[in-house]
Amino acid sequence: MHPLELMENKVKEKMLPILKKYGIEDKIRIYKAPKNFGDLTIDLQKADVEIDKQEIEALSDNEMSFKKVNKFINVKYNDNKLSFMILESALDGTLFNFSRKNMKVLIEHTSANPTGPLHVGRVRNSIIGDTVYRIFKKFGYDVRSEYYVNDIGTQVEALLLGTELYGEENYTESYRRYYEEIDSHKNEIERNMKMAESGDREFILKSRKKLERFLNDVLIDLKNLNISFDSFAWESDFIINGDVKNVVQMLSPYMMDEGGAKYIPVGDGKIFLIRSNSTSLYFTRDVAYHIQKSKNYDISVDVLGEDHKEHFRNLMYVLNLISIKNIEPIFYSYVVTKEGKMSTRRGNVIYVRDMIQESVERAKAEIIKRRQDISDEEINDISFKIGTASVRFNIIKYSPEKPITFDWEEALNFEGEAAPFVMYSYARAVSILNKAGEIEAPLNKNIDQREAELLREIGRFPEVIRDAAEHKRPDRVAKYSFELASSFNQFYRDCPVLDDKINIGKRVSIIKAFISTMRETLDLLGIKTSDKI
RNA sequence: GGGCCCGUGGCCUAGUCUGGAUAAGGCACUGGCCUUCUAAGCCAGUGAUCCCGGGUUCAAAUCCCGGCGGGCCCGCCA
Repeated sequence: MHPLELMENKVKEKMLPILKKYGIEDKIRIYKAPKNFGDLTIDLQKADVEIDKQEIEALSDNEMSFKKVNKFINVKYNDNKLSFMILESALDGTLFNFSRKNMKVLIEHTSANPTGPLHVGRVRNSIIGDTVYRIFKKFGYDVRSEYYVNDIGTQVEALLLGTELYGEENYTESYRRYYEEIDSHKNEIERNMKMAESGDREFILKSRKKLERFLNDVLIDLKNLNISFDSFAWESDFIINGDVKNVVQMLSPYMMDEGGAKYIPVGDGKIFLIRSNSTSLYFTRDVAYHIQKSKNYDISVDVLGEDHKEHFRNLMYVLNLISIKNIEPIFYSYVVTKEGKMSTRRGNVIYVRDMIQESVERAKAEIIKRRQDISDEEINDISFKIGTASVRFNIIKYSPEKPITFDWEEALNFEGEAAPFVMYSYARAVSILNKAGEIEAPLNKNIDQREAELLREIGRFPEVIRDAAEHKRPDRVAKYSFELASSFNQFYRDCPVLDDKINIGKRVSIIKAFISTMRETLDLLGIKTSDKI
C-alpha cells in the first residue's frame, strides 16, 4: 500500500470506534485538508452530535496528531515518519507500482481520415488518447491502443479517385478539388463503393496500399510527439470478414424500410444502416467494429470529438439492443482559432508539423541565448524535446471538455504552467546529482519543513494516477507535474544540498526520489526528459 | 426550433461528479532576489458581483429550475 493511503487507513481505523459509539459512521466525510489545516480533514458538520474534544485529541500518537476545531477534526501526520516512508517507497520504486487489474482495455484514438496531415484541432484527440493509454498502463490495466482506419465510404473513394485524377503529390488538394465537384463524379464513386462493399479483395488492398502512404503523413507527426499505436483496424475488414452482414442480420428485427434503405427508429429520428443502393454506412461498420471490441476487451474507450456525441449516443443505443455496454467515451472539445473552427477552406488550419517546427525553433532560440557551453548536437536534441513536449503539454493541461481557442503566444509560452518549467526542475535536480557523485553520507533523520513538503508532493503520485485513470482526466497528471516541479523549485531555494555537510546524504536521497517521480510523471505525459536545459 | 458542452480577477485555467473552513494556480502588471547546486527559477504585491435571476439547504462556484452569451450536433457523410 502506498504511504498516504496507508496513513489514511490508519486514521479511519483509529476513528472507527468513536464514530461507531456516536453512530455517525456514514455521516462524516473525509477529505484532504485545505491548506494550513494539516493532512486530512474529518468533516463532522453533518453529524448532529457533540463529540468530546479530549476523546478525539487523545488519539494522537507519534505518527499523527488529531485536533478538533469546531466541526472539523484535522489530522496532521508526523513529518519525519511520513517523509521517510515516502522517501523509501520512491527510492525502491514501490510508490510507482500499482496492482495488476486483470482488465483488458482498448483505447481507440485519432482515427482521422488520412485526407491530409494532422491539424491542431484534431491532434488533441491523439494527445488525450495516448496520455490516457499511458496512465491506464501505469495504473495496471492490460491496455492496447488502436487506430481505426477509414478505408471505405464516400470520402475515401473521393480521396482515391481524386488523387487518380489530379495526382498524389498534393493529395489533400486533389481530394478537395474532387470533393467540390462531387456531383459530377457520383457514378464512379458509387461504382467503387459497391466494389468495396462486395468485399472485392483486390480492390480493397489496392486502396489500402495507397491510403497507407497518406496515413504515414499522420503517423510521422504523431511519432514526433512520441505517439504510436499497438494496432490498426481497417474499416473494410468488417466487410471482408462478413461482420457487417451479420450485424445487419442481427439487427434486422429492429429495422424499418424506407425505399429500400434500412433504419432503426430512435426517438423521432432514424439511424440508417443500409442505403437504398444496398451499401452499408459508417455507422453500420462502426457497430461491427464495436461488437468486435466488446468481445475482445473488458472495456473499450473511444476518444471522440464533441461532434461525435450524437453518433456515440446512437451507437450505444443500437449496441444496447444486443446487450453490449462495455464501451466508454472520452469527449473533448475542439481546438478552434479566433476565426472559428479550423477549416482548410477558411485558411485557418494550423498543422501539427508547423506547430512543432515553430515550437522547436523557439526552444532552440531560447537555449542558444542561455547556454554557450553545449554542442550543436545537444542543442538540437534539447530543443526538439522541449518543443514537442510543449505541444503536448499545452494541449493536455486543459480538461478535455474545455474548449481551447488557439493562440500562438499562449501555446508557445515557455513560462509558468508549461513543459519547460517542469523539465527545467528535472534538469536542475539531475545537475545536482551529477555534481554530488557517489557520496556516502549518513541520512540525517530530521526532516525539515520544506523537505517534508516536497516529499508529501512526491507521495501524492499514486492518488493522482488513480484519480486520473478512474475519471479519465489526463489533465490532472499535467497539473500534478507542475505542482511537483513547483514544490521542487522551493526546495531548491531553501535547501542547499552540496554545501550542507549535515544534510547532504538525506538531500541527495530526496533529489533521487524527486527525479524518479518526475520521470514517471513525465513519461505518463509522453514527455522525454533532458538532463540539461 | 430541439439536444449536448462551456461560462470562475484584464487574459487562460483548477475546483463542480461527492455542497462545508480564508475560492487555488498560471499569464500580464508592480517591486525585490544571480561572487553560493541551472534566474525557462524564487519571494512579495495589485487584482474575483465564481454569467444573471430564482429555488433547495444550517451551508451553494458546486445541487434543481428559468434566462443570457459562446461552441458543437440535428445527412441514405465520416
